[in-house]
Amino acid sequence: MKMSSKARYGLYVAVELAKRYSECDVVPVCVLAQSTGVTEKYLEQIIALMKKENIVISSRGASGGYKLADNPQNVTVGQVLRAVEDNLEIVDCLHKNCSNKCNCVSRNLWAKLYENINNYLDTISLQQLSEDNL
Amino acid sequence: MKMSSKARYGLYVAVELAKRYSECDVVPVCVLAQSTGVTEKYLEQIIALMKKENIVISSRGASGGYKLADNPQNVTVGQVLRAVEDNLEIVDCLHKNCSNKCNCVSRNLWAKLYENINNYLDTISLQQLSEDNL
DNA sequence: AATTTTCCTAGTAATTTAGTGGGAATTGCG
DNA sequence: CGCAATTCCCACTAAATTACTAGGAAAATT
Repeated sequence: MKMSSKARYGLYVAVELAKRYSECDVVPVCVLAQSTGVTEKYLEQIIALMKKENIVISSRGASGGYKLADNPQNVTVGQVLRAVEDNLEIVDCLHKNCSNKCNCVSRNLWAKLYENINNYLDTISLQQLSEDNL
Repeated sequence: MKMSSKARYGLYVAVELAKRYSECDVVPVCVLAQSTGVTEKYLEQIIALMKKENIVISSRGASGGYKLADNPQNVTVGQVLRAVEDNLEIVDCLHKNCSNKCNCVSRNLWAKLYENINNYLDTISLQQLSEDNL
């Protein structure tokens, strides 16, 4: 049960954007690539996932780039991870159709665990994380 | 971040063994295979992982089989999952050497998340789970 | 017009997971 | 004793997933 690289990198980027939120201008992906050590192309894809969930906004063209859509205090780690980790969900049967959905004792466990994880992740804002204040 | 099939099957088996704990005799893998729907060969491997962690005991030879090493009340779901899910650990850098171990803001987060997950899983005994009493 | 950037989509290499298979060692039972 | 049932051990493979790489169109600034 590993976090994907998308999750790790995504969080990295989110923290970076959180730190730069007070700056007015958007941050181009090449800068983010440099500070995170991930290739631009891969980061583009990861950031696209965050954009789809309205966590970041973008502006195109020369001197374009990305920016958090909201104050770092208002964005949770959970939001970021759910956006980039396609399936943060612990087991398939939680969202897909599971053959023995009803009589599987484990199902309940996985559901609660999932809830537990998300509850925790949603208590932490990017602000807190970037200040290493957990 | 998915649970592996080993985790799912392992928990299945553990619950099955929990239900049969009051029976005096050990349960052969062929029976477990039937009630879980997993092949004997694969289950053998999974159960071996639990045995290594002293969660189950075995007796070999004809009319041999497996049995929980302790009362289902005393075995937690966390113990089982940590045994079969080779790496329940959320990210590699928690147990392997991580190049930037010290200045990675995320590391702390992963560690706490991991702690959180385990704390939760350790509150649930096989007894509870088998009675669907979460 | 040239340059810089996001955006979109397809492909591929590497890694991991999930499972198969063979057979040796052990033990109970007739 | 000999046979059958079982755990135990190890090697291999197929399938799926992940982690990228790559090319280029679209948009906006300068």
